[in-house]
Amino acid sequence: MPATIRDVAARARVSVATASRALSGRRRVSDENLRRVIGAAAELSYRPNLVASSLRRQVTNTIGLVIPQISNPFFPTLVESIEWQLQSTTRQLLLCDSRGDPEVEQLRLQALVDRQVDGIMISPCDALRSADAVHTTARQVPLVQIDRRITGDATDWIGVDDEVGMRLVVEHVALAGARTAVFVGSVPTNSSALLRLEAFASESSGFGLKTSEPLLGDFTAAWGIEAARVLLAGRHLPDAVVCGNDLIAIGLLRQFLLAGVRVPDDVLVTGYDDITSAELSAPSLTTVRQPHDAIAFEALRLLTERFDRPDGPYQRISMTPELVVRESTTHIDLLPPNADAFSRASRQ
Amino acid sequence: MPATIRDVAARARVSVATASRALSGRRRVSDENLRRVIGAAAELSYRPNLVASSLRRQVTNTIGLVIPQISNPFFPTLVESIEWQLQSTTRQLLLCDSRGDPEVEQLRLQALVDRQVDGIMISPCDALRSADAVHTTARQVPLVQIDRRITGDATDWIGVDDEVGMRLVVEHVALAGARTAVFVGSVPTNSSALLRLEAFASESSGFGLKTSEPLLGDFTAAWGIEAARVLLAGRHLPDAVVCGNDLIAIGLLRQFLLAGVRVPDDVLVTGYDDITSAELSAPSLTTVRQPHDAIAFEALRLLTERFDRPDGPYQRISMTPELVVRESTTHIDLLPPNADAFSRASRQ
DNA sequence: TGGTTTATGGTAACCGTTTGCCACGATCCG
DNA sequence: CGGATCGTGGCAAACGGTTACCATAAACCA
Repeated sequence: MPATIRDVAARARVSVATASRALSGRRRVSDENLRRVIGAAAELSYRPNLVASSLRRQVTNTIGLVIPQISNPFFPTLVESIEWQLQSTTRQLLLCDSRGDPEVEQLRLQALVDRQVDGIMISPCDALRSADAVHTTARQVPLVQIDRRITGDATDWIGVDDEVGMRLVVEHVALAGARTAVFVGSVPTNSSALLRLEAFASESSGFGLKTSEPLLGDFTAAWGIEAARVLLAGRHLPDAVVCGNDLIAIGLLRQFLLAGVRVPDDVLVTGYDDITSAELSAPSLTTVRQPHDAIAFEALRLLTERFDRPDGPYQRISMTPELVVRESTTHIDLLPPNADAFSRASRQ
Repeated sequence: MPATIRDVAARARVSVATASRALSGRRRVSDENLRRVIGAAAELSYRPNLVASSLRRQVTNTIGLVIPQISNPFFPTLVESIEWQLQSTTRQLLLCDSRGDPEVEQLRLQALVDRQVDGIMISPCDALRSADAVHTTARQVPLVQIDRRITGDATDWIGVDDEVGMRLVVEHVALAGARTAVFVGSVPTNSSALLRLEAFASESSGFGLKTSEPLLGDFTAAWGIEAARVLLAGRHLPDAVVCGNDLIAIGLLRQFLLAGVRVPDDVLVTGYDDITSAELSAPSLTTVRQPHDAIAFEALRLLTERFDRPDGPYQRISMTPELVVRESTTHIDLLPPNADAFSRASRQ
């Protein structure tokens, strides 16, 4: 049986109160008693029971994180940043994957509240159908939305400014000479999908790009492949294909390559998120980088602020994303020397 | 203030014991009282405080998961499976990322024990340097190693049989006509790295492949790129490059493509794990598939068994992995028709 | 009919910490 | 020197459920 604080107190010949104070440092104890308690704790390999502590202090040092799908490569890097942020505050992460299902999401939120988590970070899977659960939860525990968000403005949010991101992309392909462009994205059930779709529409008209009907599926490479087939079946390709995220773009690139369509020579392709494999695709992918570390940092800051001021005004923080230009929108002669062989090969 | 069970009991005009029994179902109560308690709980929107329950019952319904790096794409799919398994048992997942550092790992294990998790799943980051912490932890709480494991045999383990996996790979490239092969893997500080390296050595001699000194770095695409440069700088390429995981292989493919080396015509390349992007690389990657779902299922089963029999004999379960043959080891003329354009392009 | 078993309700201890409150002695101050 | 202040220690009440144990009444049995 592990030692309890009573055992420590007994061995140190002090009361449990003194032992508790000595160990937690929440009130001074005499040097003599401090020494004895520390010593006793060490001798017994005492480890405080965090569940008991949580119950009494009404603080669990636990944060819940709800994301739509951990296997979407955008999220692992985000999770990594968040987890790292948290551990520096001795908090731990309860991870929930909603599988893109608002009902699962709701259950998970409830479970987190029941567990008395100190705060919740969520990337809601559906802009509308997640709304009720998010609101209900936010009323019970500090909550910050990350990246995706529900429509309406009733909670803190941290993410990137998709409008700016899309403007960077559209401006870039316009400057690269594109006159026509098509958007391949996800059906706008979540905020990322919606905002990027809308931003593409407004920005492309702003930069004088002709667009055709966007192709909307989901945020997967499989949909990118599918979309490429649709585009290839059409009369002629647009100058640029702007994708709603990197997975779609990568699927698309893959299918274009198989079909002999040359990127960027025949068509420019862009992604969004800058997941790890964006750099590794062939050709490498021009995309918009989301600053995970900064997002994680700010998310925790927002949450912490809300601990202190539960009823303070809601904040929305949009970070400015960064355009990462790679081969999928760059003329081959701009590539570094060791790319020569590649360019020859892929140009045939 | 949320309602407590006392509030429910008062409203239902029964004792807290009866309320508790009615709600938990751990002992029968009369129909009348059951009805009243359920009603009162509903009226008050009562939700039991799980922390209090955990303290009393000495069960937290929480499982800790420690992995080396969530941004290594092998792990998210595994985490997804595990999380899904757990939620069906109303348990939740505390996720810890050791960042490949045994000292961080040790701290995380301790933190999980302090939190009184019911069990721990871990993929230890270092075969040797993780050993002490894993052993110490396993003595305190049910623990199962997943995928990677420490040397020695003192805990349950579930993973794939790397020897079989590597045999499938080596056999496959040998049958595809390779006479020489080189292994590009990770410095064998963790068990996966070690077992695959050893298995490659023994299997390739078994199948009569000539091998040269393995190239060892880490399990990243960056190392794959680096390794490709090393290989390209050498006199001539081997017939096959067998990689320790998919990330390495993808980096390697990328660099080969840039350098004009044709895969599979000039050299065969294989990966290991079958991460999502293995299918999307160009060319798509022949690799060894790990059955995440089955691993997650068995991991939970092992843990559950150990709850019941804390001192039962240790089990090691090796699942047989599956070879997934794709373009990186397949002659072009075996590709489907729509790949024609691609093959022309990439062959120059 | 008396004794035993069964069903169900309540009381209060318990899980392991933390902390409000009081006590007591030492120090300080006018 | 008496009273206020400060520093430190301990008692015991929380935190919110769960459950061992006992009580009571009904059912059952010989």
